Amino acid sequence: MPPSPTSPTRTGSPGGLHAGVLHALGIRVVSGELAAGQVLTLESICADHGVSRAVAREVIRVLESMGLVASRRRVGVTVQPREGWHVFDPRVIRWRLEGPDRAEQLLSLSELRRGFEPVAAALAAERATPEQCAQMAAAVSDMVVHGRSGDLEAYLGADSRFHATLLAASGNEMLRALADVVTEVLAGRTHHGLMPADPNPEAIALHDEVARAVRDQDPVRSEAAMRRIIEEASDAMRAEFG
Amino acid sequence: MPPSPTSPTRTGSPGGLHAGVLHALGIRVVSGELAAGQVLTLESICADHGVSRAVAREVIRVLESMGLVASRRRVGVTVQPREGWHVFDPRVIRWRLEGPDRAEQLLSLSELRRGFEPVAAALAAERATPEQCAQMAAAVSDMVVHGRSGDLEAYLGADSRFHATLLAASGNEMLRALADVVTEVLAGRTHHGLMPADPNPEAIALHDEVARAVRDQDPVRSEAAMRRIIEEASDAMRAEFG
DNA sequence: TTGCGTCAAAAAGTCATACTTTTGGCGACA
DNA sequence: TGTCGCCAAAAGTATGACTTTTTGACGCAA
Repeated sequence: MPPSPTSPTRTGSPGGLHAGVLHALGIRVVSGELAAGQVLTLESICADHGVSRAVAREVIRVLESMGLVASRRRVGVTVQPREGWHVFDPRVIRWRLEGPDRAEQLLSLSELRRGFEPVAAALAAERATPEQCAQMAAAVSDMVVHGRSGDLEAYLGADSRFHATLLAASGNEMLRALADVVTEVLAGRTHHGLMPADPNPEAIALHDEVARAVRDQDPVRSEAAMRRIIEEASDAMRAEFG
Repeated sequence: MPPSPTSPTRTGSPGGLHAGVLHALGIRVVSGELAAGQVLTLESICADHGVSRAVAREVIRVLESMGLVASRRRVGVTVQPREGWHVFDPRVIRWRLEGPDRAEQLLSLSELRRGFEPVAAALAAERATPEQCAQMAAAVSDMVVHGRSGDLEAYLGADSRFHATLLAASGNEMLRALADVVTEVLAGRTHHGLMPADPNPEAIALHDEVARAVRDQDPVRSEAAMRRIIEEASDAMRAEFG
């Protein structure tokens, strides 16, 4: 055991010391608690978290690779302004969703979604495998069932599964990688009471339309239907936050 | 000086040992030279690159944070399959563009672009500042001039500036972060001889249309014009690679 | 007073080493 | 043949010594 851990940042963190310190510092940066321009030293990080310099260095290197901080000799570790952040890094996204700009982050993601989901729908219509078509049909079916029973969590699960499958079916690995993002947006919406207790039947019908258009290999129809899904969701979110 | 550097991976790398080893290993993973499932040990990395264990560990931690490798006790460092890669990480994108899936990466990025650039154009029409409008107009002007003179590099610069400004004008930080990606796609197209020696006047006219629509705060028009820009570029690229 | 050169200290970068912890594999025993 | 336990391999962590870069301060000169 380290001499005297002072047990400062024992955030549980069952992933080793590294993961714990990384999370703690990452949160502090993206939340703005550590403002841009502020400088830390490795020594202070060691002291604050009760870890050795080696661990602190590894953490800083990872944070640096996300654009959150920059390390310079004789100066220390400087917190970077937002413009330098790698805003597509899954961890940065998650940390921001945990922090105070949760709303802003969700808005950004929604706008983004408006761009890539229709494209994914069009591509999926050209490339989806029969299995993927079946999965999407099943997801729509689940949406209908859970929408009727009023089980919002289950509905959310089915919705997420639908979009994740569609993105994977696009055959574009970058689009597929955005599945987590969409899941977050959907979850954020549900857990903020934006979902009517009785999910909009029209939304479900549109999902069904997308699934059928993909099955029929009709890119134009699937893209149009997806666009309408997004518009509807976007309007709801803007009404809440914007 | 280290005892006997064996001068193995002296790739120049004027950013410290860390940067050099990171680049070398990153390239080897994304290029497929190190196949998924293959395991390395820290010791072997130290030996291969003539660095200490501390440096090797920091590199692995960063690679791990990109999803390229995973480190487990008693096993070593395992190269991860593509599905786990953080494909939006700027370095991963750059490394892939340097490697053998350059073509595939460019195709992925083009498809993505078809999604987000029209959205950015629409948002920009609602949010662009007068300065940004002016910058876009200037970029279009440069495109005309350099297109006429046949200076492809300068044309490329102006084109990139146009799109970067537009993305920034969208007011969405995630869209803005995609500017580098667009620049890469444009550069890839130019440096692969896809550009006609005399740039398509119609393309320039469309850029002008976007700039004017943004200035007039007309989202529908700017989005439509941008969509046509992408379609044209996309067709050219598909003809070359697809 | 200003401007430039030098110097010392601060902090990261690097290395070496010792120790701890986890875990996969192998061998012994039932 | 199957299971249990031990061992060793490899990462995780800690510590300390040394190197290198950079900056801020001091002093000297114009």
